[in-house]
Amino acid sequence: MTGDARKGGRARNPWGRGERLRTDILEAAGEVLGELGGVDGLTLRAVARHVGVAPASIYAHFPDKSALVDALMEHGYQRMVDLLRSAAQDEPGDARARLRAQVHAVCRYSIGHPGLYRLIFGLRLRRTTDQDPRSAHMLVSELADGLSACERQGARLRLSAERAAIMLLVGVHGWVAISHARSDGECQVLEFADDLLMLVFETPDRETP
Amino acid sequence: MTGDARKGGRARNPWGRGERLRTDILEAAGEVLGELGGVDGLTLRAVARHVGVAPASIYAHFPDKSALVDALMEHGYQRMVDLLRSAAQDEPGDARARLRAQVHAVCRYSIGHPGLYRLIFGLRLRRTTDQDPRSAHMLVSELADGLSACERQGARLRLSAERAAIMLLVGVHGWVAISHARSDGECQVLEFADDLLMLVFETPDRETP
DNA sequence: TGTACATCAGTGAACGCGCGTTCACTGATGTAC
DNA sequence: TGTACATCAGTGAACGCGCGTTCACTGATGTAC
Repeated sequence: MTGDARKGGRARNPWGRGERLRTDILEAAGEVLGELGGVDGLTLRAVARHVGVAPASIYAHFPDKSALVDALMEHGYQRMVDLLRSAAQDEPGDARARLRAQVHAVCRYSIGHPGLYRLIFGLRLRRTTDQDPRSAHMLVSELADGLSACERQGARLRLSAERAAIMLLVGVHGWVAISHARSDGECQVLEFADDLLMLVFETPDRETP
Repeated sequence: MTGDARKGGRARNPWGRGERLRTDILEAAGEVLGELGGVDGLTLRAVARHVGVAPASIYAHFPDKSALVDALMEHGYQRMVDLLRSAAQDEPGDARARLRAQVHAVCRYSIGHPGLYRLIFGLRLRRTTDQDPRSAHMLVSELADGLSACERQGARLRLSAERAAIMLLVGVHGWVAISHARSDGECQVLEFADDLLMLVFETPDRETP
């Protein structure tokens, strides 16, 4: 069923309203991307099928495939920025509540628009379960052991060992995810990791000031 | 030059040593993946070109493409777990130094083996600069503003506003990156975000205990 | 030692497929006179 | 009002390409007798 043409095709836009198809294509591309691993799997033909239009019709609105992907990316970023701004306006008084609303907006965006989110953050989907030996779970428990050892040596954590382990792994991963896309950023990963380590503990490490 | 066959091809393995090609293929696949956006762009023909072998030769060692990708993923995870364990052994006494060595090992892995890292963490490469309107920079400054506002209202941060903003964005992104791959995890994103918010401040928010 | 045969590592050409893209077109709706 | 023409939204068939995969094969190295 996935990626099928919509039932009954679609009505042609009225005279002078041809631009509507552009929006339809962008939305369809976002949806198709949501059911897909990543952009590399996105095809113009699948998008056209989803809209209910001939593949050639896309070329009236986008010069080629990469232009469509570019437009989609800009669309995704703009929506996210808009979301952040409107989240800030919902909580005019309390700065901390405002910040929390913004962070939650990012979360909700990632859930509600998986295709766009993954596109702008360069993410590829791969389904796993915790039983899958190819899941991050084994890495989490590896780090959680290390954190528990710290606790036994007297260090105090601000979260449970398991949650702190997830925080470390996930934070570093997020950093790498973003810095991989930049030419200069890779050397800062270790600094970021140290910041993150500092955060999960109550007090800074004496030996790594 | 990228993805070209190696100069002069490659010598055939001696009798009884055919298994060597399997390793060569896995290594080549990892390297090809490092120069690529993601697995969807990986082709058996590119891997074969990189090894210096005919595409058909791959089928003596892997039944099909997905089996090669599976093997590559298992290879990647195993190397990462090994790395975590050996990092732990380097620092037998101090638990906190041991933990730090492990976290740094993850960082170094991501830098040294970008292809495998991105494969196992479901990451896709997209090059950007900070000037690119399609970069995460605008999101960072959006959040940094919110954090500065908190400081002006008397809240104390454990990092600078900008570093804290990156931490928030990147941490949430990391969590989403991992939970997107799981069927159940998405609802926990908000909890994780609250944990992260708590961490960047000196004291917990009174209104969100 | 020679020789017939088995086993091995790897090849080259071909297949069918879905892709991005092009191009001449169709039929409906508006506009000039 | 009628009619010729321009403009519009969108189509269908075709192209060349690189892909995953198959299959009969080649030539070197080992082994049985």
